[in-house]
Amino acid sequence: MDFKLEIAKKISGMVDMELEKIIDLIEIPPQSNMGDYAFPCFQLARVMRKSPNMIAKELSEKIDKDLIVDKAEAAGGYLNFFINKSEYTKYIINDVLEKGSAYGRQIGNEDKTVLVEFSSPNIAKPFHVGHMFNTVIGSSIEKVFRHLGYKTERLNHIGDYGTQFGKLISAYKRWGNEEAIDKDPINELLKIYVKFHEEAEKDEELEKEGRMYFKHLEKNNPDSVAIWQKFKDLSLREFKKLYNLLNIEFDSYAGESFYSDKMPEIIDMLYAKNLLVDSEGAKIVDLSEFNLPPCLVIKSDGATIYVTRDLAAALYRKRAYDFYKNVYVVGGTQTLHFKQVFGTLKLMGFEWADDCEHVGTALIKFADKKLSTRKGDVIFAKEVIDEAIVKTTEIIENKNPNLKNKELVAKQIGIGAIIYTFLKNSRERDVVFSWEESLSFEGESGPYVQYGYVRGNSILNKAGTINENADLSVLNTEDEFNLVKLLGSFKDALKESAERYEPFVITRYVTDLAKAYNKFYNTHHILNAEEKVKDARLLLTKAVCNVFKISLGILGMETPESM
RNA sequence: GCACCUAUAGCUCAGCAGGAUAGAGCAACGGUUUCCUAAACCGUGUGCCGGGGGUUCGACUCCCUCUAGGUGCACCA
Repeated sequence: MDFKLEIAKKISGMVDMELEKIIDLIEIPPQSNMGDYAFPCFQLARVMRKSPNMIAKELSEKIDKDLIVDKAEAAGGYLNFFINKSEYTKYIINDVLEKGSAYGRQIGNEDKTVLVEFSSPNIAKPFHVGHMFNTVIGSSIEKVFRHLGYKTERLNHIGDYGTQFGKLISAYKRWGNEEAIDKDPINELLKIYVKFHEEAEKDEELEKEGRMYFKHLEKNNPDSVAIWQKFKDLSLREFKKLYNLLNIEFDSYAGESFYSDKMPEIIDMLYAKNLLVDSEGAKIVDLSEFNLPPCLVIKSDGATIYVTRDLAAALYRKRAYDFYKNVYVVGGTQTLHFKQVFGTLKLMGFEWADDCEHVGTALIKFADKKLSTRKGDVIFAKEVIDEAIVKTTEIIENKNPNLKNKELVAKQIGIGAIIYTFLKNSRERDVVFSWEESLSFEGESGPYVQYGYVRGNSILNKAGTINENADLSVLNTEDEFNLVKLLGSFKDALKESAERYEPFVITRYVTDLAKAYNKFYNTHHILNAEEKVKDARLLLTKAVCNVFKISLGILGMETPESM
């Protein structure tokens, strides 16, 4: 039973307005003492030629008390509904417990596939905090859609193609040290890559050599391909260590090189549709009808460019997955690039271009130069994770030295703290990285939310078996009802998070849940309450823990058993 | 030069398909532990919502303009 819908039906029986429209208008009052749902009458005022206050007043008199609504009051043009708390409480808690881990799932999405491209690091380059930010956001977006019941595919569009790899092969042949590379592949490869650039300034031959090796690569020269493949394997091995720490998996690592042999077809199609225009020796697609600058598809030397690969990749994905949505979680600096790619696809006649979505992520910046220059001018993801775990371990030693599984819990909390910081605010707002902020353990933070779960979990464990048939009507305090309302609004949070591709909606939601549960916990006894109340509060706690687990899971955070 | 984004409390940020007194956390100060983990809870204060116009019964929210900051603008990805 959907209480909002039932209320909308009541209203629609009294006024001349579409049910859909009414549902749309119904809102939740800013203060709980004003009611649980509110219907603004301002729009009706025009057609009914009466003041909103009058309309609200008249409507309120026609609403009778029943199982849904306790009473309806008019207040300043709003018709405020106070729902039947006891019925609502029963309905929500039972719903959460019945659905279990599937609570919040939408039906009807089973056959729709949502592709989410995220992370996409370049091989042989360090994985820094910026990559981690994008990875954590992309992963959470995918989990939101998965929880809503969509089929999803996690795509890691690895950067493994381009002249840079010719240069790297050249550098490897000159200065590559097997042992060092095996020990610390990415840093060692980066080192010889940097050396290549230094040497190239003195010796022009090097640049030529680099381009030559890239040509070899393109022509599938076995020697060059083998070296490139080695770089790729080593890099992926390192990346996967991080993904493991973050509990993130991918369904595909098909990167740029994978699409290189799929470019000729897209180029042929562009020619066939007369979309390619000569401009300064290059081939471009005119996008003036979308008010966009032209899109360069083929360079003046005849070579392709990353736009070409993205076009080929999009078509490939449509054929391979027949996606419902094709989501690119990529830095916001590439907004124009994606507009051009989607615009070009549209001109090619692919209507599904409208199903492609660029979801921009913010830049991670550094305010404190000292910190950013630690190891060059980046901070590695691994450093941040290690630092967080160390800090958590210290706190555990300090607060709970007898804790079991300290190492595991330190990892769950430390990594959770970082993820929380990354998913706390809107994804497009630039982040000035600070250790203090990332490793925040107080107030609205990862550990705060996990602590809320741990408290509930601990109580459930102590209770042992709980009475599944407890009478929930004894839950009649305000603190309890606030929790119930939050449980009920989980679906709204999920929906909004998906519509906006914004994990922070879930972060805020679960933080509110933690606040409400902590307050409830502090104010009322659970195990020490009288039998009937205890049973009901245990069921409430169980439902809350279930939603904690689902929400934190969507964010990519773990739920420690204790902390 | 053109395009897009951002501007809300001392700091970091929510709120913006227009609506009821603009909200959190941090920081500051004060309080809570014979009681299920105090990584918790409670209380106190703060705002020309960047400036100026306009639309509207009503604007932090929509439109125009100015200012400040950021990003992008063809042969890197």
